[in-house]
Amino acid sequence: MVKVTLTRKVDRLSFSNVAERREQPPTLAVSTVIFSLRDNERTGRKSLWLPLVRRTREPFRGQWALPGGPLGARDSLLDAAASNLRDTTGLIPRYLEQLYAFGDLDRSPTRRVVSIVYWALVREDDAHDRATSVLLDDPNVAWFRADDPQVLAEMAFDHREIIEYALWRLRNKVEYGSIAHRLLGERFTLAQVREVYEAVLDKALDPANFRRQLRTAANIEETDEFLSGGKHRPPRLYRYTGTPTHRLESESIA
Amino acid sequence: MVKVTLTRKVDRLSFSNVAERREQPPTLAVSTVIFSLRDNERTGRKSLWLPLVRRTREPFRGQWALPGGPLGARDSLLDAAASNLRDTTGLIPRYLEQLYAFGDLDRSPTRRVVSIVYWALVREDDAHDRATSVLLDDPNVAWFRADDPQVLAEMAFDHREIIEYALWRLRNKVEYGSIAHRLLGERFTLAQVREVYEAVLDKALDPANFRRQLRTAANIEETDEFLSGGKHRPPRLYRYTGTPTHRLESESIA
DNA sequence: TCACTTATGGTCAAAGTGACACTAACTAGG
DNA sequence: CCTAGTTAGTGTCACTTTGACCATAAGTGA
Repeated sequence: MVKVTLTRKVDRLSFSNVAERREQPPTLAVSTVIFSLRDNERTGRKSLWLPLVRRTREPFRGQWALPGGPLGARDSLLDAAASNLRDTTGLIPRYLEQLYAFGDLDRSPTRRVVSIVYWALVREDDAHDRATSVLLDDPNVAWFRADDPQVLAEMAFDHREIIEYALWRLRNKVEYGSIAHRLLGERFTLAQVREVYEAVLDKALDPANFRRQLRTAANIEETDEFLSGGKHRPPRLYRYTGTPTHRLESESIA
Repeated sequence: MVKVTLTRKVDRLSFSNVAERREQPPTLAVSTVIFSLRDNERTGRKSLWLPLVRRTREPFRGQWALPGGPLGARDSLLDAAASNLRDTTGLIPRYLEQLYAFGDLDRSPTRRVVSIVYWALVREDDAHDRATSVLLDDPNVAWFRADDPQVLAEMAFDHREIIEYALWRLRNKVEYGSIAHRLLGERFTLAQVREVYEAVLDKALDPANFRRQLRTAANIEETDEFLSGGKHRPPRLYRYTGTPTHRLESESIA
């Protein structure tokens, strides 16, 4: 049982004290953690990046936050996440899954907000193509390394914990799952899949052994095509053929 | 892009049509799927049971539903789930984890409700001891087999899907996790742990092999005590020593 | 004491895993 | 055209894990 005894002055809705505003019904918001893959010149390996938006209003004005907004009365949770994402970042992810609902009393200093957080995976080229125009124009949207301690330390609200939880979930999921192809294109090389795993698990994997495992376990089939253009033997392209493990675990966008 | 144009006054008790009520802000509710272990005379094996409450009001009056209720402005999500559970079923679970937020537009025929659903595991003896008095007095609370198609088919709202999703999550979690000891007491025999796995996975497991795996992998240590009273060699009692994998994945009740 | 039941400890073959050597096929630069 | 460099892809080997199953231990009740 939570007993809060605060005596502060007025927030933006002008309640006379915290106890009073706490009687208001909680507000529902939807936010999204979006991951994409990018080169990391520091480690040489690819790593996970995510877009953040700068807050233009109090509280936390000027600080970085997850893209999100209130839940429209006519939107399903998924629709709300998707449309908000499109509006704020220009991104249209092909994969959007519910992460968690955060509802602690003190998440926001001004109001009681319950945030239903989704997480998304976008392909590297999508992130570039579609989001570039938005990004160039808008200094309030930017991409950051998902594990950048500097950025995490300065997040608005409890968004730091949210991101860390999303990373934890991602790591747990990639081990038994089919995350990779959602960060890649329709066709991909096994080396690209390996790069995804390496980025998420943050460690190098043996190419030969990794290939063996993928061929037995994962829902991947080879195509007749090869990727040329490298300075070396052209790798074969593969295609994903799997089915989602559970409906709710892989909602797709129309 | 969602353009909501509100030009109405607010009266939540009398909407003239569906489109109109959809403009109201969504209501937040919290429900819980509670699992416990019980003997199943049909299969001889133990199986999962869960308590349901009969609805006393429309919609779905008379049908069975998950215990739940609106989110109080002063309760965290977890508190709301726990206290509602106590009030409606008399149960105080030692384990409560968030399952999913269900927010489709047509979940309830009357209002737009977003339900944040938790799932709980209670020990067999707790379920008996604490809930017995409530159960005996109240014909509107009863336990059912978690996979009883009869009951599932007649659930109120979308609670059937919720239960099936909870079962799916449970099965996925038990494989790599420490679910068993939460359904059992402080000390337990390896056979009891095996019964939990058998109930969740719904298949028989080799006792010898199961023992070998538990001893290497799981966070279980043996005690000096044995359980006597059976018609056979008394099994050694064990104790759980593990730590939760992630805070949000195993919230404990105060 | 014996028959019965579950506990608990082995064995063995099959399958899976990690380390690593080796060959294949392309590009770049002479 | 030839060679060095790079990644693709195959094969091997020791070791670990897993599933099936047998054997013994230690209680109970008759």
